[in-house]
Amino acid sequence: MQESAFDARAPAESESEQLPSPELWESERIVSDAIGRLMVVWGFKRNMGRVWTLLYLSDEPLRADALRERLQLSAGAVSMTLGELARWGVVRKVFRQGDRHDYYEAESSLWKMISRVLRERERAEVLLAIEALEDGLAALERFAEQAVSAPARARIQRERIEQLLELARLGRSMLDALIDHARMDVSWLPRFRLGRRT
Amino acid sequence: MQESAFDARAPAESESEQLPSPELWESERIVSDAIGRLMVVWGFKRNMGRVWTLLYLSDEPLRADALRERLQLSAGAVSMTLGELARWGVVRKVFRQGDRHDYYEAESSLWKMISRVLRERERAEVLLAIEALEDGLAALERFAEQAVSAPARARIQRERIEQLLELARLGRSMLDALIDHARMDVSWLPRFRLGRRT
DNA sequence: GCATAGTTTCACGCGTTTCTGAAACTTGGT
DNA sequence: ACCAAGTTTCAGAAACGCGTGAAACTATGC
Repeated sequence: MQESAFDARAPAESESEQLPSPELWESERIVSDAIGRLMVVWGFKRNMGRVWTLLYLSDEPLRADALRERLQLSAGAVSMTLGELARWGVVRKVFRQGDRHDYYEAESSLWKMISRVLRERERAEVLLAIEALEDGLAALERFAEQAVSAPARARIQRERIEQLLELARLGRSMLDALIDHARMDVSWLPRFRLGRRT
Repeated sequence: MQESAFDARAPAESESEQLPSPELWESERIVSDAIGRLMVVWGFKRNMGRVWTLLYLSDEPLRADALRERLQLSAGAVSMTLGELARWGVVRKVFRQGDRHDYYEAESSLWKMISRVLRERERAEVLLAIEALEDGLAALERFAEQAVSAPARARIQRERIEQLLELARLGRSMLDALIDHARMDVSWLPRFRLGRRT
């Protein structure tokens, strides 16, 4: 379990004094770092979380430039990060007439974001796993029925792969349910629960 | 040492020929690779997934040795991996009388495993995030009320941080519900659903 | 058409993470 | 007590992912 990922940045700074630009509010620093951390746990890059957060917390679209200085990143990093965020549909480029800068704003519907990620990434993973498990099961049948090498082993193995399949399929259902509800309805929040056996 | 006997042939294809030990069934290879992949997505190491899977698919406890040769790993890697898996409580060392080897077996209740990971890792992350968000909110109040620098920015920011907090708290509830149900009841599987607004 | 400002792309380097190989350690047998 | 077989630990090597900096590209204004 790679615990790492931490790096809980203490307010105390060594001489490398990365003073985070006067325009970055304390609250923004705290929140963007927290979300950055969380993003890492979720398999994204830290800077994606930090950039998105600043945009989300801003009352107006920001220029790449502003992000660069507030987060102390290189222009390249900002550009690539924005690109990735845009590909995930969680950040949008907006134009302003009479201004040749590119501005960016965050998708402000959290549920839209989440359902998108679940749909495009988590779901794909689960589908892949299901497929692989089915393949494994097929390979087992093929192998077991001709060479009766180890019946107990084959039997247990079939059982267990089927368990895994069941779990994976449940995962798929859960994701589908979440995606579905997230899309149409944001107010089910406090009503979350699981079916209880009757 | 004791591999021979089996793979008498082996026309030797590419020299990088990672032949995966005759004792590793095709089905085992497929499934353990798939689970290994999934584990990576979940933030664990690939080999943890592969090792756990072999144990889970086995009808009897295995020795570190057997894992080493089936997965083509060094003894050190196997040992460390088993250690980590044991710390997560998903693999157990078992002893057999009159046999001085260490044997290992997988926790066979998938839900026990999952609820444990959710409880110890995911939940901790969410709690941390909630805490950070609350700190951010506090920092914002502190800052905003004395220096009335940018009222709109402060207002929006407060709103958005509160949104994030709401989401994080929902996440916590969902995790708690999952953990709770997973612990006491394995048969709610097909009954999963979300509350629908009435 | 050229100069200027802003943005994107990309090869490289750096810091991490993961694995290996070998040495140290344990345990049971003789 | 010593040996043999197995296991764990650890320093270093390889692999990997990420961000930088500079060059290429684009668009605007003169």
